[in-house]
Amino acid sequence: MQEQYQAAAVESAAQALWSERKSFEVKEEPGQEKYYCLSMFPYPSGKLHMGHVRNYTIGDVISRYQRMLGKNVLQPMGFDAFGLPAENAAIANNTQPAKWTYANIEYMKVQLKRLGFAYDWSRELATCRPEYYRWEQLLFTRLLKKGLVYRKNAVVNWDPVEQTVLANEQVVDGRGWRSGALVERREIPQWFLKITAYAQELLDDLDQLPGWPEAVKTMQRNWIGRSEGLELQFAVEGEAQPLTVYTTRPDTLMGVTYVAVAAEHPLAQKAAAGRPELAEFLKEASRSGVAEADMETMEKKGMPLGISAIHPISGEKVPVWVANFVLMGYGTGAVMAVPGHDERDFAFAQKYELPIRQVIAVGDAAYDVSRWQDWYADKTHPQMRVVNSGRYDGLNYAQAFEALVQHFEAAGTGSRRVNFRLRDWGVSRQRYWGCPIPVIYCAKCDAVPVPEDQLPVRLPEDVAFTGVKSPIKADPEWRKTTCPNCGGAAERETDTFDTFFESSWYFARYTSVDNDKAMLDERANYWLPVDQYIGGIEHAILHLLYARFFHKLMRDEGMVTSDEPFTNLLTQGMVIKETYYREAADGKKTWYSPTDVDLELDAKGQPLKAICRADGQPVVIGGVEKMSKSKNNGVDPQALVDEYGADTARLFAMFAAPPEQSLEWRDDGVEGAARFLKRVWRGVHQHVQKGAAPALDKTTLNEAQKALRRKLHETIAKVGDDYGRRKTFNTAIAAVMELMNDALRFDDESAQGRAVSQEVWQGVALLLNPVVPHICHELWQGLTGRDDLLAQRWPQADPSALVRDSIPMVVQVNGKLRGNIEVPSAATQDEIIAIALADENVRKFTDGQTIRKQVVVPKKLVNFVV
RNA sequence: GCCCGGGUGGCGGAAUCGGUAGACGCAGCAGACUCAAAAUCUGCCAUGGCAACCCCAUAUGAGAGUUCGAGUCUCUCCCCGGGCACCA
Repeated sequence: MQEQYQAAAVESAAQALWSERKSFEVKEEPGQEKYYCLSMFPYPSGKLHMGHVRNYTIGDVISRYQRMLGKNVLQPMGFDAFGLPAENAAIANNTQPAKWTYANIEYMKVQLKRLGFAYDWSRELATCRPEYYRWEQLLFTRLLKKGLVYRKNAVVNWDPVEQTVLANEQVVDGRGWRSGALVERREIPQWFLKITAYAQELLDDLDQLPGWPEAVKTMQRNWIGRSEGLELQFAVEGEAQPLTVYTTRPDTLMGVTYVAVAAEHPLAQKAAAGRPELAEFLKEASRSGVAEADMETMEKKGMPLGISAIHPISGEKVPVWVANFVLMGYGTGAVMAVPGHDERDFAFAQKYELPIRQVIAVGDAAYDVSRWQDWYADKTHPQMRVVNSGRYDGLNYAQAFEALVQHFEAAGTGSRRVNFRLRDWGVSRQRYWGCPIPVIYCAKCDAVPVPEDQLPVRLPEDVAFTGVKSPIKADPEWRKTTCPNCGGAAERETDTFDTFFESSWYFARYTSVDNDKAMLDERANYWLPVDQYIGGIEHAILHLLYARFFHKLMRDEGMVTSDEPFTNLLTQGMVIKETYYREAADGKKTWYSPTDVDLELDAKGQPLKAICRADGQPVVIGGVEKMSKSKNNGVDPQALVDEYGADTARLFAMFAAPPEQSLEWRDDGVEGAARFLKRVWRGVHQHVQKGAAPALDKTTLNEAQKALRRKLHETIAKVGDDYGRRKTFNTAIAAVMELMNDALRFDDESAQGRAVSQEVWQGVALLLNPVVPHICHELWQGLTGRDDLLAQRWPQADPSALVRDSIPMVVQVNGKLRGNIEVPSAATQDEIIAIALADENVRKFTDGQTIRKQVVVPKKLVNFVV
């Protein structure tokens, strides 16, 4: 063992050994408990960023810990390789998306290996390879035949200058990012996956996921957005067809004073004929409805259509309006408006002076037509009752709901209905760098799925890429084919899949990655579901919902037997860092990298001033924000690894904050992590220098030796709990630091002192192994002469080491701390009280007082109430 | 607006089931080693009172409550972060 800790040498030696022994390649072991640990795979953007380092270190710590528990651990890695950035980079660098992507994958793989993650690289996959995407093409064609895929028109952003479809992020302030032309909205046919068919199951099964953060489940529930209501018909004067509306508040039906339809609703379109001002309004409303969805709180606008609907119960005439807040895509595109008890309808009615009618009451609270009050919409209040509604008067929400549902179902003009906010998933993208949608269009046979024996439909990689038009759209030859049905001339679909498609099932493919006959095989059911999934919270809704959906699709295709893909989910926090900037006269900010800024500190270490090193002038100290290119506050992991080594980077990423919180990256914190590893190294080195330690004899230990052993075994128990149950790696590391501080202070050259030291340092190597595996490998070798740390099991806390002769307790008087005492472990309650009362400081507060109550919490404290 | 998180020293954070608030680390201060610096080691380090130790008081965003005892539970309010945002 070297005297000095040389991270680079230690790490390359350990990695070479792991690689040579294929230490992390695993296969199915039917008798052994499996553990599948998965980190979200990266997009190959060029190089790793700190978020990756954090994400993958968390996964690696969990994997290595589970392995030490004796489980058969699978930890794979791959690349989410299709996507728009490759197209942009190809244009910028005058290359091809495929070339750029493959080069990035190679570089990032080197980086991942340098960090020492225990991946089974034999299972590596990249989603842009036909061996991968052919299977999702196959699944798609099967779903098409099953009726879970359909085609309908949907709106896209159209750049009239470049004659191409733009992705949302390519539209800047309503203009094409390159042409600067005003973007138009076009309706074109696109493919949809019927995720709504699984809406109820996707909602219900969230209850089967106790290992998911509550926040993520709540977000998914809100996204799915289930509501129960009544769909009912209003007859319309002069129209043969009744108008169907959906409401979740049938109890307020008698309060309807108008109905409102979406601009795209046929009734509105029909009424606009010959009325230019109405037609103009409809155009305006449907445009802003989607394009400027992000414009905050759009003004509520509407126009009367000049026709009346008949209230289905009172027979009263109510006007039909078109309103810009009614969405064609939800419910029936028409609503019954109850301004008395819906805040939005209330505002609309006030604006257009429509009647407002009270039909529910809460106790004897006074209803005021001029001002909205929260109880107007409160359906759950215990005193809520229906009023002014004829025979429904006096009912509460649930009773009125049932009564009206029954009325309409009996009359045949309405029915109970469940609606979801969740929309079907539009998977067509008019981009090149994606998986071709396996469909052939034939003039006679319409859209025909590509037959299974003709898959995959390969995306050509060696193409001229200008960015204006997708190469497969530009090339008429690629498109040409024959119809699998009739054999006539036909054309291929040139759209590609949304890249969420690939990431929705990669977790399953890792289990069967070498199978070229099937998407998945029986190995999938050995490994799945994933025991622990780790990734960013930004994927809480879409990626995780689509992956859950795909898992159910694969289940219904007979490929997997489980219902859910991820048993436990850990969402790691952002990596953040301080920012520095200067503001120009026009308000434009220039951001300075923290590496180019020097800080002046006051006596307490508070920053006073920040100076840009280049010009010696001050810069403004900004907030601590997520690392990003735009804020220029990123730290390159590669530079960090080059300077300190992988173990230091891993240690700091795990120590600075618990995994779910944001982590502030500080260079001096990294120094601290490096310092800790050096101290561990030195401690072990000095111990090893003295030669082999004798065997431990537990029966002859003195107090100091017993105390250090107790600390070791307490730490073993705590660290195991922190890694396994709590996943608080920061506190696990802090506990080992405490143990090491004790070990360095323990100065005992006796035979048994040496034996205890040996046990402690071996323990430190085992406990730190999941976090800093390279240095631990070397320490283990130094301590034991063996290179088999990876084969070691997690140590067991020795109960005999935890036994104490006496226990420290605290004494409180009236809940305030007044003394510390040591009591024999066998002491009775009365003896403990006697010792406590004898304490000098305690007596200052009890003498001359009457003790009214004594509380004794075993092994913790005594409290006297005087 | 609605739904989730969160607010603890100069800083990151700890306190796991209601039981010693501030573990561990960073920064800072003092000392040792050194010609010197770096590195390393030792000590101090919430605020106020005391020369100092002991000790005392105060302190977990603010205010109230429950309790022998509250950072932790309940209520009201303030602030910060995130998500959804016309879903009838």
